[in-house]
Amino acid sequence: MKKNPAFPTSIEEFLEQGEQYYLPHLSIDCVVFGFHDGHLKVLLLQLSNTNEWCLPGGFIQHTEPVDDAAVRIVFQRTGLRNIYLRQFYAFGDPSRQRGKDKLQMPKGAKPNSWIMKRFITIGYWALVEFSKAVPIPDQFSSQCGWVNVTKIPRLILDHNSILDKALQSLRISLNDYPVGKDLLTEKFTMPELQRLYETILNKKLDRRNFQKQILSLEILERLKEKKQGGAHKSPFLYRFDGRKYQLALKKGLRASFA
Amino acid sequence: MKKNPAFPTSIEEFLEQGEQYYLPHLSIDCVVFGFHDGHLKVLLLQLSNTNEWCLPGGFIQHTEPVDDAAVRIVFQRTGLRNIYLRQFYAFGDPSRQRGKDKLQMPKGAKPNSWIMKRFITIGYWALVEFSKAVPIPDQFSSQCGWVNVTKIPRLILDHNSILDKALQSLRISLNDYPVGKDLLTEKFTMPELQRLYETILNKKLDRRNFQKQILSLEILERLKEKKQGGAHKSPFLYRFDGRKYQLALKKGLRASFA
DNA sequence: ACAAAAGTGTTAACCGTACACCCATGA
DNA sequence: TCATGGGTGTACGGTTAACACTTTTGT
Repeated sequence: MKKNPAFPTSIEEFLEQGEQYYLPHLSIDCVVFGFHDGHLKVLLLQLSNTNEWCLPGGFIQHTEPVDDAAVRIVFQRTGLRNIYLRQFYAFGDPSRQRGKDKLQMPKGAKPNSWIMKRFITIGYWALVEFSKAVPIPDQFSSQCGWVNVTKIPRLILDHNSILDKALQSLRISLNDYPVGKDLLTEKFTMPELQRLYETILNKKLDRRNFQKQILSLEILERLKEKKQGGAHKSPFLYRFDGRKYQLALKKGLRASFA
Repeated sequence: MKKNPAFPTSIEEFLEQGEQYYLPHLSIDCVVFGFHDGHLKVLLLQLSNTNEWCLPGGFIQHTEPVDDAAVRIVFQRTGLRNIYLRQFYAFGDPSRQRGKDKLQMPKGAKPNSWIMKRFITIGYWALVEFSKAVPIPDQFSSQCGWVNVTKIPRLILDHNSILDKALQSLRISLNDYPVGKDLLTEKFTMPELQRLYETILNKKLDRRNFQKQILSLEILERLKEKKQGGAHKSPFLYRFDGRKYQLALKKGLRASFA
């Protein structure tokens, strides 16, 4: 066995020697959600060799906790740390294999290379603040960017179903996790928060009832300032109250969006 | 590489050559729930060499869907097929490794044998009809039997937390899956069903409200017969109405137990 | 006859939903 | 001044939670 640095130093070494660094047959795929301009978006990569789209993903180092691997992967694609991540499902069909999807790795990954084998992938979704994220392609991709969840193209392998399942999981999570803190800027208006929930749930909500539901969680702080500049009446700005927020999370909150 | 039959033919071959048959670093652990005598129980194994307790588990064959592997594992430990199974979480801490828990495989598994490596395990819970299950130890265990969930001993590795998380997941699932069909005998009384829910939720429920909630799902059929023999007033027998049951599951039912 | 368990119905509290009015702002 | 969006409050209806009485059965 050859010398074993912490990370592969080239694509070639990665393809040839990946098993030295990573657990074989195992990957992580991340559905990174962002919210911008009234739309829910996810981070997608476009592969350099085939122009196909896929979810950002990666592998698990031999002594690395799986959760840490997910954190690392999101960091590598967005430059962001301290991200809210949730594991939602492990996908284990034997057809999850690059060869079966007519996918080839670039520049001659050997057909029996570790990366062409069957992979079981653990799905995580992540919430990031759109404006702070800097999408960075990985070594196999020509671009990394935000795509509106309503306009997802065909993705490789079973990545479309992974994305679907992530979205389902996110919807359910609205009831025990107030996603606004992670997806919006520090200060935001009630209509903005509502729009966020509406795009996640893909349905219209009543303005007044929404406000009551959210405020009843008692995790928001209304600021004196109002949002200036928009047409029409200026909405108040809100911010999550750090202390109350942590307390509520610890106690476990329960909303009922559906 | 040697000849590759479908399964290892001995414990020795299993320990030495397991990677020929199974995906390395990956396992499945199953929390098999049963209900008997008014108590919620889980299937546990006692290891022959150390007398420690653990959850029934197993490995994934190279071309086997993960879900199928879980089905196979439950079948091997209970003799039952067509079991309701749900994947609930993947546990991926690097300390999940037999060496780190002072665990040795019997009869000289080599320290660097595949089975001593780090494992990521995918957790499933299963619901089985207690009276039909025939607990069968695996090749490493001296016994396989039912243990009351309130009396779980210390288990190997992180199996205690796996069990906890399975129970949490089961509780949440009460709201979209009527577990009674799988856990009770074909005919059962309303008090029995209530007791089942109470032990899962670990709280008392109101008799009358419980009955209303359950009946409002419209998946039960009340039989003319009553349960004879008990002291006190004879309760009616119920049975799940196969057609209505399937329909309700397809439409997606929604209760609110908590 | 009595205790214990089971069947059934009623009421009050709460919550989700629907809805109306007023106000601020830029065009 | 008008259209649009935002802030606020109320009333209805359905669901959940609390609760009481009667019936059956074995002792």
